[in-house]
Amino acid sequence: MSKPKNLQKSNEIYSVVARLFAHKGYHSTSMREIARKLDMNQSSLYHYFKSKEDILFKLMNDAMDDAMATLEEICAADLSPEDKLKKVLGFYTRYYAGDQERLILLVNEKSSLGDAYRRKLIQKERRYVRLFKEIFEELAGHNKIKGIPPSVATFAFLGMVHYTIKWYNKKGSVGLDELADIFVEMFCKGILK
Amino acid sequence: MSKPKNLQKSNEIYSVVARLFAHKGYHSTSMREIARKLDMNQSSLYHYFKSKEDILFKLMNDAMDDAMATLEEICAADLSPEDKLKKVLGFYTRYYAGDQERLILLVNEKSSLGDAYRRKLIQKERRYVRLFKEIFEELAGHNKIKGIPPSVATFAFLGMVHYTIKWYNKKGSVGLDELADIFVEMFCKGILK
DNA sequence: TTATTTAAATCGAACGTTCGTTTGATTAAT
DNA sequence: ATTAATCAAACGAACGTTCGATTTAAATAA
Repeated sequence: MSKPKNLQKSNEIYSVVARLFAHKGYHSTSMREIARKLDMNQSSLYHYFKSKEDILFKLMNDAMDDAMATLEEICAADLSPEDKLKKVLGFYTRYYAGDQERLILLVNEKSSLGDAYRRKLIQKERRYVRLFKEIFEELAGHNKIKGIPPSVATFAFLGMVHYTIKWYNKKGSVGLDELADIFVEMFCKGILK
Repeated sequence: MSKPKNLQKSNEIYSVVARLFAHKGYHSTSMREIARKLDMNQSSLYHYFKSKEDILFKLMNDAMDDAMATLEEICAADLSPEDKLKKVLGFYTRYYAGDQERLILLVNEKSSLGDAYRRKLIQKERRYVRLFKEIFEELAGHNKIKGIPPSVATFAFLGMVHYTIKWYNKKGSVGLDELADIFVEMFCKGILK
């Protein structure tokens, strides 16, 4: 574990582990199984990563950073609060429902992390929530929202979206864009005046 | 593990284990810790339960049965589909947000169960979903619903409610009945014509 | 180009710990 | 006398991780 140069292998490990963690869960996936799936000795894995927990953290952290980048971009744009809301909701839905194998970890495995790691993610998550909340508060300021506390609206939406991991299937009768449209429409009608 | 007669102790174990599983997660709670919390030898636990997994299953199974009883009662009543929907949504919200320590297991630990146990729960869950879906389909039949697939509406609501486990606090600024009202109102406005 | 050095990559084997569970016996209650 | 309840001790398996050594590849010097 000095400094791995083989980025290709490193990424391969990432993606194989993500799939295993997503399908079997973190605790039910052993380092031995990971190594077997990658055709390498289990001790070799430690050339690329500090620990099993470290892999999980990096996977989750990257997924959050990726989402955050787009969300902040949308919020920084010069748009009406309604348009911002619709763009943010639509993106977030497509992001979660469209990349389930990575994002299922954020939904299922937060409690698998030790305190130190988990705290970092929770902090990042708060920035998500604040970002959503600010949009709802802006709408409330313009008197365009029903009497719903912004944080309740935020968490209601996050719940709707995160749960897609458990049931939604891209290849089913409802396409990804269609789902995003439904969620955006349903939610806006539900909270806007 | 013949047949425990001490029901009081049995129930005490149930509730202590539920709290531990809820707060620390199934895999991170050892039988040793459970025994310590109950002031008994860890081997004595097996006088009351077949296995650790068996405890988790029973806790989850009971929670589902309790909800199902009320849901079916509401659905059997002679009500308009709109009233049924509102009653069901309201009850389900209060149930989840009101008894978090028990229900958090249903949200977090489904993947901790082995295949045999998990299949039983999934089967039961399907009855939940069918029940919700039937209400939405009845509404669609009366042409009272927007062009939203009943299953999407169902899962959207389940997501909203299940997620309350992660953020809602009964003792916060939003009361339990208030939350249920908000969810019912928000959701009905979102999907009804 | 070759030879030599340096560091990355892989490996088999084992360590130390924790886990859920079992065994076999003893005590308490009916 | 029978059965429920509790206990201390240990079993066997699985786990994440470390160790020491070897092989492979890249960088540098001859």
